[in-house]
Amino acid sequence: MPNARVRISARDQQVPLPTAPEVRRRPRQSRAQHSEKALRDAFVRVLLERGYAKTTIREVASVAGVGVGTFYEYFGNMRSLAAKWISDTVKDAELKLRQSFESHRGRPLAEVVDAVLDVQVKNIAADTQTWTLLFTLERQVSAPSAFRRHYDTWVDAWRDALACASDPPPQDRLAMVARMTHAISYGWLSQCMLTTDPPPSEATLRHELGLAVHGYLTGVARLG
Amino acid sequence: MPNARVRISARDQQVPLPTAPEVRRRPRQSRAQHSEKALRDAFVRVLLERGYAKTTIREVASVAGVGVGTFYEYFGNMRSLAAKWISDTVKDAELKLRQSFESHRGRPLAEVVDAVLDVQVKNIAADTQTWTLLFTLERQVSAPSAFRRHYDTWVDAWRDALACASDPPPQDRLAMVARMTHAISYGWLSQCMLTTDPPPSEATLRHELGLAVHGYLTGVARLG
Amino acid sequence: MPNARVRISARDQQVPLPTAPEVRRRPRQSRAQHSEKALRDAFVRVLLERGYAKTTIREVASVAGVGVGTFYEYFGNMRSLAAKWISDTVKDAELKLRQSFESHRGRPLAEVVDAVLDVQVKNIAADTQTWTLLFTLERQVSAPSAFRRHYDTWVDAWRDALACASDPPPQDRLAMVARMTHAISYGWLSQCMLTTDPPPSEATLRHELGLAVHGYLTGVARLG
Amino acid sequence: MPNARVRISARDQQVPLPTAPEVRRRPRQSRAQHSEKALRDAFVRVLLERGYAKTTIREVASVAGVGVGTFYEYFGNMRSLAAKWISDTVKDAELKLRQSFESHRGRPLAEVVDAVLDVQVKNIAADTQTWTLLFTLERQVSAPSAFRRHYDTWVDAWRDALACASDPPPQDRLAMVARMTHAISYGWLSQCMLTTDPPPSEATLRHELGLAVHGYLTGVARLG
DNA sequence: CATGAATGAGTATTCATTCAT
DNA sequence: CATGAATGAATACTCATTCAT
Repeated sequence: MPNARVRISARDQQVPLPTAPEVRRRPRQSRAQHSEKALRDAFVRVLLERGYAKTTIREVASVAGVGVGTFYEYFGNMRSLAAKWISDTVKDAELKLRQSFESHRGRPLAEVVDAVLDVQVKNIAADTQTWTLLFTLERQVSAPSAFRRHYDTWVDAWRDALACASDPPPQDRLAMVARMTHAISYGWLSQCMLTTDPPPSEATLRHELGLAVHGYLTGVARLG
Repeated sequence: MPNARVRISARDQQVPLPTAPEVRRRPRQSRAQHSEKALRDAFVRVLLERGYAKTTIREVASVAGVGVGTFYEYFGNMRSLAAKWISDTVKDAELKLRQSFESHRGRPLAEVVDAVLDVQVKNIAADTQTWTLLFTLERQVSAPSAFRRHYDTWVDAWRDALACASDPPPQDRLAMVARMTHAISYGWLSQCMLTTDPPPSEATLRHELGLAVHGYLTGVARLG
Repeated sequence: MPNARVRISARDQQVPLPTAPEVRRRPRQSRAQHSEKALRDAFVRVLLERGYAKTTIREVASVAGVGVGTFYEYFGNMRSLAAKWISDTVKDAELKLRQSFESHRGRPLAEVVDAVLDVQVKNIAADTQTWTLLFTLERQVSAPSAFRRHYDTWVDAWRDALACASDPPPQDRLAMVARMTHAISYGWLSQCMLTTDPPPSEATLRHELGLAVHGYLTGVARLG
Repeated sequence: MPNARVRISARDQQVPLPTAPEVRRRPRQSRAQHSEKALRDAFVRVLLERGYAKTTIREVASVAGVGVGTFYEYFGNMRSLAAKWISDTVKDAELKLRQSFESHRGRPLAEVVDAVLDVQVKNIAADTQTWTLLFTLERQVSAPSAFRRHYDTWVDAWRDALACASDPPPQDRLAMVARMTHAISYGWLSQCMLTTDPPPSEATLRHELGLAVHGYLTGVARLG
């Protein structure tokens, strides 16, 4: 069925282009940033509706209300845009994670972990759609190396969190323990997003995750 | 050389057909099965080299040593082939998982769990590439519903495993506990495949996973 | 009309951009119109050489001197282009037919009919190749309903012609008489185009057609 | 270029005329004839449902209940089958036409003509679907020369009919008059089949056609 | 800086035709 | 003789990318 393209094309429905004379030739900076933001938002919207495989530059530009040429001004191709979006979102999340344990430095491990888990669960539960999208996209567009880099960033954050407790895991086990801790929380949250609809309540997610992470750390403490 | 079609061989290396004199109808069947199998194998090989997005029917057929028309004879399109491959592989793994705890029916939970984990780790560790591929593919080609269906199949297997122990988790917690148990083992193994190169040794994978799952189950037993 | 890409009209109706519209729009438009016209002409040329069944989009685009993508920009597929060409040509012919009897309103039937036949024969005789092509194409590409629509348009024109005479056929016979009148002229002209090479002279075509149509109308007048 | 297959594609070549059908390669007769008949019937059935453009050998064979290979045993390609069907049907009709005026030899022109028109209208009205199909097919598959040949056959038959009357048209006008006579009857009947649904009653078809043909012949007699 | 018409390489898909059984 | 699995040439169609305006 050729040409059956629905073509969302919010372009026509969207805010009229700056036809007013006074706004005409003043793209100083605000216009440029506006286009970039518009493209980014359009990307997420189209991604949600079509999935990455069917997301075309034409449609993203159209939904953003700019020409395809403008897309190329800001992003050389779809992967760049996708990578940028992922990177920004992940960086933001990692920052929150790091902030979460700063104020618990030197406190017992259990307390530090709870602080981190609280933030993690809240952050994802606050916008499950976006995170589902991100988890999926990551594997599709990221080169394996890029995925690994992001993953390691998260593992590092966990390691720093665990290390700042008054009773951290043994130094020689730290890297592996941090990796498993992240594997559990990331695995649990992402898989719940992808396989349950609606997802468990934030409380359930948090409770079960607490049991798993604390249980694991207890095991490590007792059995190495 | 433009049209230097590789076409090596699959055809030339073809094993002489075992034409048992008494079976008249066989030749066609075995030829058919040969093409189908060749396509399947070629698919996995190309997938490994190019990734799903760059896997073309032309190349799969070429590597399989058959014409493109033959591809369409057996699979209407790439998604069908991918879906079939995933489905078959997953079914096989689930079968192994189920067999693993049959012989431990009525034994303590820890023993049952260890049996399952042994098989799981061994199965995946035996062919990490294939499983990495499969994990990635699943999200790209499966409709979300199909992914969920497969996932639930695994969760169900875990539930049956946990339930057959002499000291199973409380009945009302069983579903959630099975889900988390699977999340931990699946998350740990798949993420290790995707983010570490080379992956941890089978022993390390197994040890750490044991700590996590047993730790979680202990937590469930003590705190609900 | 399947796959009629709406974009064409959308483009033409588009609101002028904020910058000096009269200078901005022109070049693009004329380029656009040039491509569309070139494709149309190329289509007819290829049709003449190859016949519809062997007319490929690639060749039409190539003959037009544009890329295949450009073809799809203006016509979603070959049928659209064919339908558009037929429709335009037929509309033009019908217009000529209608104009031909306007100036004979209220005159005797024979005079009105002669005026119409003069125009019909001249129009077709002026470009026999094109009309041969069109008659053939119509059956191949038009859905039966579209063919019928065009046909009825012509019958309607004839009915209006007959009705404007001072001595028209009886009202209750008008529709049928118009249909036969058209059947005779269309049948005669199209069949002569298709089965004689070279076709009869314009004078012969006209004379014989006059005998047939007038003879029929006389019969109607005398015998009903 | 290795794969430069010539692909002369019999389909593209002229339609080979049916050659001496009585001696096929000695097929037990009954079985062979059965397959051939089945294919022919299947062809018409599929043609009716799909139209010629979408009629595939696979489907015709499948509907006929034979293998595709068998199709090639009897007809080398679709055009041959189509040509054979057309040719046979037309020959049969022409035979009926010729028989119709044999018994009116030496009678007045009007009587001879009525006899011919009676048979023509009855023959077509008896199976409108088939004739609609045939009219359409003829232009699509026949090379122009083949169409002309069939057409001339009909014109010849009309000429013989007109000539056997006691008051035939003048000798030097005979060819042209026969041509127009056929153009009127063929045009009227075929166009009614194609553009009206349901078609006019047999009586109406016959009455109107009589007016037209007799009117024309009267005109010829009076005005040349 | 922004635009979008034009481009054509690349892909999926169809289907007439062959030939081993 | 009949069969239908295998074939691959041929074609429609998509969409990232460029560049004249």
